[in-house]
Amino acid sequence: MARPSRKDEILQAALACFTEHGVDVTTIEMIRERSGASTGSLYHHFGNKERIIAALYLTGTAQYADLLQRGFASAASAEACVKLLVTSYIDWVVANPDWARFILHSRSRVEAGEMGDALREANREHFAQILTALAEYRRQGLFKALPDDCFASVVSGPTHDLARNWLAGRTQSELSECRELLAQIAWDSVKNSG
Amino acid sequence: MARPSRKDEILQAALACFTEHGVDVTTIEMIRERSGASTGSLYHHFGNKERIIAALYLTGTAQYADLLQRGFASAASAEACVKLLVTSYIDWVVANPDWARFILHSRSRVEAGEMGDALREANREHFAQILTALAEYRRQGLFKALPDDCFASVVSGPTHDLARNWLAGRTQSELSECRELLAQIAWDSVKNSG
DNA sequence: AGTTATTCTAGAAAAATATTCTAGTCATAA
DNA sequence: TTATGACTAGAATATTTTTCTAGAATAACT
Repeated sequence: MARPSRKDEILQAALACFTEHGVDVTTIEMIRERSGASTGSLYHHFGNKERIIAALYLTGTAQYADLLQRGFASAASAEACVKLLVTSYIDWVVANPDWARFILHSRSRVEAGEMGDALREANREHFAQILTALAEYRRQGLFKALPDDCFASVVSGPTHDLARNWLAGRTQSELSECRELLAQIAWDSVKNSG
Repeated sequence: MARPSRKDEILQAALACFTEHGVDVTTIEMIRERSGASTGSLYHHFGNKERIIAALYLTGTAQYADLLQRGFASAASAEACVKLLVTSYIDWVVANPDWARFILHSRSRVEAGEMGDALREANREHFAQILTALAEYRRQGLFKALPDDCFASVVSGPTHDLARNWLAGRTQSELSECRELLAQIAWDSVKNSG
């Protein structure tokens, strides 16, 4: 394991600061001190605060997208695919709570900034891939007829919502203990039982 | 209709700026100019930027809580209550998209700030009231057995998720057209059909 | 009405924060 | 070895937030 580059040290320090104090409260000076870098180094690598945020965001989402991608490769039924959308999200959030918290809270900020288009494009693609993976099952009539948007929200909404609350320390339930339960509910909500 | 107070003018201007440019990009100077107030006036009323955000947030959520409260007063069955949680949320979001967008994106910020405790307390109470309203139905076994947290997320999660996407302009579906559909799915997901 | 207290407004001054700039250091390859 | 480009340092500058002092408007009281 090579010593992390200065660039990575800065990203790590930034994530730690964001987690500890919140994105808006964190100053460049705090990141600078924690990472041990100088102002010049920091701006050399990232240009401004917004781009540090964007870099972290895109790294995190790519990481999750990969995990999901790998899962899909071995999901062999409509039910397995739907449940995978729930379980892999929960697994990722539980394994990377800091990333997850940061990402959930920074999406709009990144979308509004200069990386907005890149992000939207990545999302669009990610979403399209999922729909493609499910397209054949849909054609076979295994799912209820729902608009794409609703389908996605019905499957993932409860999980996103609970994860958000769990990350904020607002829940009594342990997120990981709701894994199977939420997966089953997701499947029941969209499977065609007519 | 009395002329709005300076304080209200400032809040209005702030919300408009936040909607138009994003919370983080908006400067005090922008709010000052748009509201026509002076720096002194602004700080006299709110003390700092954080408290402007918190004031807007709390006003918005109180508004929605009221709407829901009034609805519950005339909801006469378990099904009506559950569906109400979906429909009144959608109604409010569609009627107040700027407030909704702002609130969805600022929760963590307010929670992290000095008004955090007040907000958590308000939320806790709001949540408790809903559970109380449903307690009798639960006792009668009309709902699936689920932890409180999961129940809330299963009912509201899809709606929150779709609303969030709709507000960000990411959906094809019109939120209002999914009203009945989502209400029905919410009910189906939690009703006890065993 | 006249006086006093309080709230509100103004805008300049100060403090905090973000960003730019100049001058380097360090590794690498011609 | 020296020329090049990536990287780092930290002072200087620009922007933004916040504080402060003083005066205007409003209300409460006599």
